[in-house]
Amino acid sequence: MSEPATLVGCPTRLTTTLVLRQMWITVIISSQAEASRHANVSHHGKIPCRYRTEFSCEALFENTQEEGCMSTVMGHLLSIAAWPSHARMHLADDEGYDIAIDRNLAGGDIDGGMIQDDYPINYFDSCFPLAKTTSDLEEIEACKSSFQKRNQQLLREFPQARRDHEFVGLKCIGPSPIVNRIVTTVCPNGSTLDYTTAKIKVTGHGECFKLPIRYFDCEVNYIFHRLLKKHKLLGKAKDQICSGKNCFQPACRQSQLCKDHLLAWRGSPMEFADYTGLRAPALANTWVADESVRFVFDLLLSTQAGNTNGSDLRFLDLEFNPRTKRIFEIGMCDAKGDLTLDYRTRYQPETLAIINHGRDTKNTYMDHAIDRSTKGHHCVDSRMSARQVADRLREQGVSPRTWFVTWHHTTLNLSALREWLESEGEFDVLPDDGRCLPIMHHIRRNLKVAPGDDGRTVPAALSVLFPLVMGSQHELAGRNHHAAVDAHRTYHLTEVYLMQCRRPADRPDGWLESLQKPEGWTVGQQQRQTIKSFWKKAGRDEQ
DNA sequence: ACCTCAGCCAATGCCGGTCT
DNA sequence: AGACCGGCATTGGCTGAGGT
Repeated sequence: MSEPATLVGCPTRLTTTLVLRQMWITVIISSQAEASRHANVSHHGKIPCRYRTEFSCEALFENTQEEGCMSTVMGHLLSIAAWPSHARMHLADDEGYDIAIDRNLAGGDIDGGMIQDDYPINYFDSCFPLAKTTSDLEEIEACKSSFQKRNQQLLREFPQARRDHEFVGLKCIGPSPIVNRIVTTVCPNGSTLDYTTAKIKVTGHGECFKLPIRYFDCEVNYIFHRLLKKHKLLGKAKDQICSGKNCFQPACRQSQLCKDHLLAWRGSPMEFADYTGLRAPALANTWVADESVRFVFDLLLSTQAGNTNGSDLRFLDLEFNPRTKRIFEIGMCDAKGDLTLDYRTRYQPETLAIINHGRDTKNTYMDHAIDRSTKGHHCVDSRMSARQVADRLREQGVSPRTWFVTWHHTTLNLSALREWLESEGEFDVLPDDGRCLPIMHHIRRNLKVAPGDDGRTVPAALSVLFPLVMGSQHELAGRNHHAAVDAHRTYHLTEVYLMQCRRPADRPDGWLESLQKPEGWTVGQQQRQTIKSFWKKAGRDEQ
């Protein structure tokens, strides 16, 4: 019989023969010396961690003492998914009590640590309005203290959470991103994660409480690191001097700029000009559409041909606060691109009071910002109540049978509008979410299929994609965050999508050029189209 | 008869992009 | 800021081919 060298470390299959059963029993009850002899053969003279198979732990030891494994696991070499489970095994065995760990981190079904009460998703936000993550250098300390206040409030309300998580003993994995499953910078303070050092994460409609993988300071530094990387501001040398003009101050943190220049930096807007080289590859292929999109295409063509009721299809966009679902502006157009709705909203005081209940100034900042932005638009009527909007929709024939297309990743636009109308007593005006097609992802999928030479693809942001496809001289290019304009641009891109799905031979000559140029626009006309023609078609003059 | 390995698939988690 | 989605990488389970 050969030496069962692989059985100790990798007992994956138990033989059914009596002989091998006896051999296994022999191995299991064998002395430590025998185990060491096996390890010497298979693991370069060292003993593998006994949880090697379960948690892919690659740690090796000189003897069977596993204290060293703890420090290896805590923040150095294992994958994020593996190390908490691994630590759990060690702690549970060594300390003799059962420990519950965040299911997300543990990667398995662990019953503890879960709070089953069914709370609505916004419940925690309304209870703990102070807890905001920030990348603002001046607000990091305030941010930390708001995390702690929020944790305390949560623990008072859910003592169960304290019992489940408090003594887990997990270590922070440090401020740097994980690279190839390896933590590249150890936490400078070696902090332990608990409810005084880390922000409790509440997920799944308040069903689950989790501990994050970084403590406060490392979390903030990690967010900051990601922002620097995103804006290409990461410094190369550790002790870099600010790269600002005539500035010799030391660079702040890991950036290229000193603190003053960082605070003054206002970001670089995403320019569609950066992507002009990707236009040709993006439009070179024939795009594909799934069943839901093809249905909308058929409806669009049928409505344009007059074979279907004109109210069967609408393109919708809102300016609204997704946190409160308060709507500030509604834009809608039909299958021929004619504007059918372009209103700012007027809420009943009772509805507004419900929305604003329990919200402080900081929490309503978003509302003020959107309100200020939409005030600059010239809508058909300055303000319309839910009743007036509902009446106008009914007059136009919009009903629960109407289909909607939005430039979004969910059906949130339609549901927010429907909920506002219903909250003010207007029922059976709009359909349920099943009749809404968020078309952005469908188009993005087609863009991803055709990367440029440098591997990049066109972003699906309306502010980039629209001028790229329709031309920067188009009357609607560059006019972002106006509901009526965005609804109309969604209509245009849906038309482009429809044509792109046809074989090149089946597309009319000059189809794209005709979409790019408004009626009456000539090739020789060099001046940029103004928004005036758009409002003129919409039935009013620009103000 | 068993082990190792590669390939496939589903589940999971991180990350970037997008919306308001 | 926060929610959500898709892309991508990783992981684990399963299966079959090939080697011992």
